[in-house]
Amino acid sequence: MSKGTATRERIVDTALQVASVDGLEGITIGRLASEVGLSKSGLFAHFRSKEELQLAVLAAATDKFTQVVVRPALAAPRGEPRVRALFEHWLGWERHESIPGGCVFMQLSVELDDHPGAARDALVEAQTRWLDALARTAEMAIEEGHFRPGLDTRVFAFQLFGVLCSYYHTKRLLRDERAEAHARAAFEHLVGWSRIPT
Amino acid sequence: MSKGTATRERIVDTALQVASVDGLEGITIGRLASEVGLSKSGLFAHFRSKEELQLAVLAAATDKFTQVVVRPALAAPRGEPRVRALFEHWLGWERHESIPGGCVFMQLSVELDDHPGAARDALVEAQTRWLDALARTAEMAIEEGHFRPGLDTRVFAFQLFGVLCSYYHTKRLLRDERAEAHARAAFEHLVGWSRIPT
DNA sequence: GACAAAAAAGCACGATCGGTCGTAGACTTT
DNA sequence: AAAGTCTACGACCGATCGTGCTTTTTTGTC
Repeated sequence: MSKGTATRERIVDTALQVASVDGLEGITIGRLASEVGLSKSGLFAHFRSKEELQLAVLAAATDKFTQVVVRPALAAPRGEPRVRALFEHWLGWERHESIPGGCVFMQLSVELDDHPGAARDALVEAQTRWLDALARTAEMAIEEGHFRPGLDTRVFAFQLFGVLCSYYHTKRLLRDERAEAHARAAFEHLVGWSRIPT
Repeated sequence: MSKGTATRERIVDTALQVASVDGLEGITIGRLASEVGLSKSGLFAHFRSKEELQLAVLAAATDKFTQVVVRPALAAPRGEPRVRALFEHWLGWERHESIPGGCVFMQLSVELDDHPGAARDALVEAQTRWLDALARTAEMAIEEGHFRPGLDTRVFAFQLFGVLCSYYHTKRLLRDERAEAHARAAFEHLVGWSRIPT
């Protein structure tokens, strides 16, 4: 890897940390330059515009999410175990060292929902994929005979996503120590309600 | 009402609209002045600092929330009907004209969760009160014999809050037309699961 | 209509914003 | 050794940020 590529990676990693706390608008060239230890112009030379920097951050975020959440979960057996693995690995993602401000997609979703542009488009695609992955995993659980056939997997994904969102706010804003316990309880209710009735 | 008070109200209302789209940091004195039709200094004279403006916006938001969601819901009978009323009025709040960017508390929660200060403190109090209100309403539903006695009302509030969050993201970011249908389905599941088993 | 008080404007400040220069040292390639 | 490419630098641009201080305009009361 060339030196330039390494520097660019350092910049993007730092920018991702900043974005998880302050959002994409919180990334300013001057601030980032001083944190990375470069001059403004030296840093800026790695990107043709601020928007390109923001897109690089988003790409890095989706990469990291795949690596921290999705790929490890695929190691779990199809069906309910994999649903659980996605949930557990997402909890780990929320406190991952690379994003001190918590799930960067939550931050960016709120920030970009009313701001059309390439960044928003990329985020929408990433989030759509995540919801789709949740629904598809639930479908597999039906195929495996873990979940009941009548289950609406889109609603299931909606509900599970809601548990994650609620956890995010309860923990990060309210600093409620019961957040994780509540999230696990809500998850168990959701899974229990989705199972084959015995 | 004096003219100064009226102007101040106009400023805060406009600032609330801006905040629902761009957050508290999106409120800049210059921008707000041109939107309201004042000079920067003329507008600034109504507040001793930007932080005071932000606190005024937060106070206006909680007032409006009480007026649009909480008070109307109190007209519904205690128990499950009031739970439904809170949910329905919250959906109306999400598309209320005074907040074109959607529920301003979602925006501010994400923005302020890592930024200590008076604004964060005020927001935490408002959100805590909201969660408490949801839990208390569920308790009443138990007392009324609508919900089962063993129900953990804190988890109930956590789950209902999750439905609201999921709806917010699904509708605002993903622009998914099924958002409301999914939210209603998830709500019905939650209520059905909370009822006395028949 | 005079006059004090309130409201708004005018002007200026230091800082920072995203972005564009020209340039210079460090490596590669020839 | 010469030529060319990377990488980063400092200086600078116009615009905007939040916030003072002073002056003008508007408002309400006698």
